[in-house]
Amino acid sequence: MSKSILLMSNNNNNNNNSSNEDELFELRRGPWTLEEDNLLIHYISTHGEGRWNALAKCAGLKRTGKSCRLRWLNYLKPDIKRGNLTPQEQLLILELHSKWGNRWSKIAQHLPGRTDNEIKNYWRTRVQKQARQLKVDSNSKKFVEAIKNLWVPRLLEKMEQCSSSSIEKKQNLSVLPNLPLTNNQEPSTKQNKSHDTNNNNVNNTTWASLENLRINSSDSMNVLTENFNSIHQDDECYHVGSFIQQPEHFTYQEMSISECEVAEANWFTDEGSLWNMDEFWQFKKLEDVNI
DNA sequence: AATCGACTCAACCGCCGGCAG
DNA sequence: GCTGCCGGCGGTTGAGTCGAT
Repeated sequence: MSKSILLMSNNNNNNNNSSNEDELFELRRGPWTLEEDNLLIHYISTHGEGRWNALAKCAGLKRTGKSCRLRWLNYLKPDIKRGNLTPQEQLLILELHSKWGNRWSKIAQHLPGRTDNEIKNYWRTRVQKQARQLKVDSNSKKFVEAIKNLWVPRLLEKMEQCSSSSIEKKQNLSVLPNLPLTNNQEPSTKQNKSHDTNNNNVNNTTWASLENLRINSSDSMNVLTENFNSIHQDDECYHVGSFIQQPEHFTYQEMSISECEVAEANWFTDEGSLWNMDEFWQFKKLEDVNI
């Protein structure tokens, strides 16, 4: 099924009688075969990666260097992680994308084993799909805020569910978590955060105060779980809090998701939306009021 | 069983910056 | 400074898959 193309050498000398094999070279395109994969793996295992054009020739692959590089980095490299993105990884992608935009390779550096291609595909197929369904531009502020206030809490909750399966459900989960301070924050600001459930000034909301935190691949998950707010549950609702960074201090914002909403929404399954339309429009209304 | 549309993701393309000659 | 090559990046495509009808 894979196709190939014939490329003419740039040296198009009609008087040259040397064999056409020297003038024409076949360059394969399309899906890689097992044999090609083996060639590439074997060559890299003995010679290392890099110098991709030379590598392609020396390995006997009728592929461009670019193609070899892509195949190796996105598929064959031993530490590539397979399978669905975990809630933690999704959360990290949302967070990092809010900071860096479509800098996929940069984002991928913070997700060990995940490739920029995979993250890019995730964004296009999952995140942008949500925006399309909501008829909102995925780059719009509205959508970004919707992600922060609807999607992220759900991922957080999923993470909590996964990590605390052995913990009693009703346990209060770090209502006011330790918030690592950045260099330019006064210790007292940590205590200034008020538990203001009515503060919906999302314009000031940051991604759970992560903006000033250094994140590296080894501790980014911890940073997220430590700083991304809090989740606790009373009889009726899940309360999802987040810290709001204002010029001088942090305040604390909390929104509630009713248990039935959580139960009803299949927000973490691949087949469903991550939030339902009602929630989005409620959120949108709330936002409009506060603008 | 056949068809169709939606979705996924591997692979390609074009552009850009760095670097050597 | 100019040119060509190469590697890296982000955007896009399209074959394959899956579920609904």
